Amino acid sequence: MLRKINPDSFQLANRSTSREINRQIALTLIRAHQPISRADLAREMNTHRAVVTLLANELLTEGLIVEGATGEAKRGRKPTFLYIDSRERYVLAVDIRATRTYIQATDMVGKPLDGLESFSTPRDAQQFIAELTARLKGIMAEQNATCQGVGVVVPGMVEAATGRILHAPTLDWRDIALSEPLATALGLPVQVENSGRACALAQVWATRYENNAPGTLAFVSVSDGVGVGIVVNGETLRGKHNIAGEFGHVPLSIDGPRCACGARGCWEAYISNLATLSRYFGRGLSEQILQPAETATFTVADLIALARRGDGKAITSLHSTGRYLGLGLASIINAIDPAVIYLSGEITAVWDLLEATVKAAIAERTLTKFAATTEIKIVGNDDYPRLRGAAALITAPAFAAPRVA
Amino acid sequence: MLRKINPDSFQLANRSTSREINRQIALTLIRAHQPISRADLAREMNTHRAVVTLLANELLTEGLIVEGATGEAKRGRKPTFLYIDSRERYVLAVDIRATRTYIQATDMVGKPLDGLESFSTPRDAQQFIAELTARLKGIMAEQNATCQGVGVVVPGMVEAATGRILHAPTLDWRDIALSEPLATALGLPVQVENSGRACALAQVWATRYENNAPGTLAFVSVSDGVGVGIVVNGETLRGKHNIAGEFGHVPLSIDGPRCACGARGCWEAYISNLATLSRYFGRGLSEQILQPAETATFTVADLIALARRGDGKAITSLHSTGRYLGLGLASIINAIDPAVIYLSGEITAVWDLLEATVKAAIAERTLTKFAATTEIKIVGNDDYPRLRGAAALITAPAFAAPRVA
DNA sequence: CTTATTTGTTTTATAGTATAACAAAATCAG
DNA sequence: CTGATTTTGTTATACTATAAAACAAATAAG
Repeated sequence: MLRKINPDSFQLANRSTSREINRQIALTLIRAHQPISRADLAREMNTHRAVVTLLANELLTEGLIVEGATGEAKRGRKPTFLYIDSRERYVLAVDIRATRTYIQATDMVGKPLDGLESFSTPRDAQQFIAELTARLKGIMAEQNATCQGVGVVVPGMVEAATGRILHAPTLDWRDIALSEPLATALGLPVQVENSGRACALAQVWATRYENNAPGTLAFVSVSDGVGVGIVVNGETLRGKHNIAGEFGHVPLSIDGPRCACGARGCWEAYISNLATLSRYFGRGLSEQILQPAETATFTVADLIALARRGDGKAITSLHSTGRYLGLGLASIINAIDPAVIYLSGEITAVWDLLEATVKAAIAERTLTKFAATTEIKIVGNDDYPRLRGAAALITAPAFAAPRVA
Repeated sequence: MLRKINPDSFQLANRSTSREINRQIALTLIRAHQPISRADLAREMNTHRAVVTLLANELLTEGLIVEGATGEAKRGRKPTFLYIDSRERYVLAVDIRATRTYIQATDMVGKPLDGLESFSTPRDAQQFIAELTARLKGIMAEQNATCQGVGVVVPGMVEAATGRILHAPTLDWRDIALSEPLATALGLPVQVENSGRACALAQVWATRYENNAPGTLAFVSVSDGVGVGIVVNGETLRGKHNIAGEFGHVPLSIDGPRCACGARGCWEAYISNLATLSRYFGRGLSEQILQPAETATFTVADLIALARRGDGKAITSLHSTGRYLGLGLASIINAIDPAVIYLSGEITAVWDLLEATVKAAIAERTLTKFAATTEIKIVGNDDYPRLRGAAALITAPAFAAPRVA
């Protein structure tokens, strides 16, 4: 509402602008409601069937949608259903994580094809690019359809325009050109994005209609680090310097424990898996962080198993994390006030135990009782939000609203 | 870029949508560049003069713009300038503050008319509404033009849809119906908004072209409290529960000094005028906040005067505030990453002394060196950002982008 | 077999942009 | 002072879109 037109950068309407707008709306509705007939689509769009016929025919000749089975009707002519065309085109989604890298082929609405492929992430960036390229080529050889592009998701900061990795702390990569070498090696468009933003993207572009996300949301992923993606009015928040949404480094206490980023008392330093484990091992928050060796043998999953078996110390350390989690979520609510916060990470496996603690902490720091009721939805790891986000990087542009005014 | 169309709420293009879009773009450009000729406008819009003639004639008959003086040209026919029509219509801007309430009439681009009127804000809300109504009626009687509406700015939370004040802490008002009684008493449209958001609004809708604001910005106002307004893509961020942008209550330390909101260690509790004065009076951060009696006799302006005369204790307490100011600004940068942060409040009078401290603190907590260079612009109190924001509440809709797709 | 009903297409009217041609007004050159 | 030139602003025509109604096709009920 009430958006100012930027006088330095605007988009004039020409005589095909109306068509572009309505075409994208039609596509979006087909995507959301498929299978859907022209007549139903017209009702959904509050317009005449005649308009829909023209739009549908255009989309059909462009190959973006296909006609399928005929539906049932109590009386009269039976409708022919329209679908998003998912044959003969697919997308490659890549999720780079500190330990392993995952690859999956998906169709144009983000539905996974075949199985998930993964390999141990080489520390050396050039070696990594070589292996990734080889594996992607392998998958492309198996598929008998044309690949529309590769979406890559990275645990770090990414320069949107160039597709360069500016800094990925857990991999110790700095200023790595990723998009360009992949694109030239594969001859495909490649999009690179931060994993927090990609997860948020996965939620906005979620296909299932009942799961339809609101325009403004936050996605919080808690694991080795804390990744946050923000979506405002259906658009991911990127910011001037590609760092928007880094709530993981907003402090809980400026004198708190040292964080991997160099600052003190970041939210991440309180709720990352390492922080939770540190607490279990009895280390004070201000002390040195856990040794890597210890995490290799004992993980949050193990801690959760102990808590389930009634281990008091495990329960206490998880509740502690739950409280800090809530206090940080309150900051997101106060700052962005999203309609929904999606939460993922190993620790969500004990959400049944932590929910009350988290919500109490949120209530402690939010300004109104309404704000404290902000909906929190758990996203399981088996939903592969990062891979779905990676796929959306390639599939979404075809469905996105045209730039106008 | 890449905005998802909301399948539950979209706006189809009809056969006058293109015209609406281009009309608003033309209006925006006339507003930004006035006086401007049709030919120049066509060049600015990258279109033909013929199109501009039709658009301009429509805007002329609607009375939104007027033709004025003829300009100069080296050769050929002299251009006739177009202007936003500021005659015979004006807007009333109201700025409610804890101590006084300010009223100003402005033209349709936010330029102040006549002088500023003010009165001591009555504590009783009904008494306040009565006095405000009377004074607005008085101003309307003096003006020989038609008032387009009343924009009101409040130091507190406001429910956008109804124009109710949910909670204004400094006035101790809760759930006050403001928009509705004013509208019925005056027979005018009334818009009510939070003052932080209004200040942000004032910056986006600033008229002066050279001062043209970017699409994504933050406005931070430091005085009794800390008000923050966020604008994303030319649109103010409101959030699901009308609280978006409350960075004043994002913590610096969850164990820090108690804040007026009830929580501990909010940014506001470190940098509000009261906090700065508390530090000067030697009170620890964790102690009880300053007595109102003390602030009545000694203000931040007095503290600044002392600092200017070399008072070490005054300088130290200001620098302390500067450091905390910077640490909080870093949170805004990490969360939103705006192109510019506008900063206002009494303390900006010593920006020359504090800038280095503030920027060092920002650098301490931002993730990249680019982020640390986020531009900070000081907005003086004599720019009346709140009143300009209040006026924009009424004037902006006529210039805003049409809702589409 | 006819009628009613629903889907999908075609036709005509209307509203906009795109482009070129044109009219008006001012300068400049002789 | 008169005609060429240049620039502004208007008008006319072509094209492309939505709007709405009429029409064709397919199917079920009676």
